[in-house]
Amino acid sequence: MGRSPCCDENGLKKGPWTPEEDEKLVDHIKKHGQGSWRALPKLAGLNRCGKSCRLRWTNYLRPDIKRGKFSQDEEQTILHLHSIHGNKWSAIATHLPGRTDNEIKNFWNTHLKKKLIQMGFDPMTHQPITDFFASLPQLMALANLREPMEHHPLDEHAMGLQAEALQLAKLQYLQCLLQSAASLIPSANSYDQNGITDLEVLNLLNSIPPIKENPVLNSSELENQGSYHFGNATSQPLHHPSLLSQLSAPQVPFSYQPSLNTEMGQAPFLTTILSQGDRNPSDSSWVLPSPTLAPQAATETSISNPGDASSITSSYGGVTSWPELLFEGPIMHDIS
DNA sequence: AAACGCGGCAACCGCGGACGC
DNA sequence: GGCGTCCGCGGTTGCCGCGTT
Repeated sequence: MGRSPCCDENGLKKGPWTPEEDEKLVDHIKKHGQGSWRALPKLAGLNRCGKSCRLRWTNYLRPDIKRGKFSQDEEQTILHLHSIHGNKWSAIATHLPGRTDNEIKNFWNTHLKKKLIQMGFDPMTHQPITDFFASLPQLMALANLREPMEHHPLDEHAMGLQAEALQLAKLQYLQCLLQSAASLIPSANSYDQNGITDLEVLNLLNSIPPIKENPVLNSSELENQGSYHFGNATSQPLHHPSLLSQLSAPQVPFSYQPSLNTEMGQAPFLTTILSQGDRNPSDSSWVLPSPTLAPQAATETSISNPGDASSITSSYGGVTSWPELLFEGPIMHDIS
């Protein structure tokens, strides 16, 4: 169980690799192949530890590495596999030819994790963040400030903040409603199994006027109005004017297909996303689409060996055990 | 033009499993 | 079975470039 002391040895170079070092490493591996990383540096004439050589080769110099931005397909694949494997980057990387675990890990940490959080999903569980009610008192307290604190009249700034907070509270409530509805097996056209109807959601949506840029507000003022915690794992400060888009919307059109989390033993959850196409172009009111079972969503999934992604089998067209709603496109994106 | 902040990414660190003796 | 070594993985760090002030 002893640990390799390789990188602690004195005199070994650390830090960025030079082109000369890269060349030596590539030449050596071309001639002798991979393996025996501990012995490789001396044989290749490198003043590096074997571990550093291995990392450099596997993460950067390997000829089959695909560089450049991740495609939408790759993004979807990572999301899907992460919901199955969690942070098992090497396992995810095996499904993405040319991509290294390190690259995928970085992409996740810098892009996808944020995107999921913005959409209201917990990036670890891929479940909707549901502690909306924990933050509701703060939101409503701010939104319902009818009497000014310390008997000072509300100035323009405060009024703007109040209106903003009210809209935010409504939107979070809406999201909560939609997620609650999504946790039920849907009837054909309504969410009424939880006492929530299409009409209720629609009325709520239409009570929210389209937001224009409000010059009296800035992000620091909003952030200083108390901490809005949206989710239990990560708090997201609100940034006006992109506040609304941060609630649920990805920054780019984005369709997220949730999947079984076999390691957690959880059922798939439902995703409800509205698109700009769901707004009435004439008056910007929201037209709630009827829940539909998307072909991909009408999938019956079975797992013969929990924890093993390859044991997951799906079929289409039958009665699904886990019906899912799938609306495509961003919600309330670019409303200004 | 300089200073500053932030995001992205390459590289490092430390742990644990696999394997051989 | 115990110990040592090697390797691979995931988390973290720190540098660098770019945008903003």
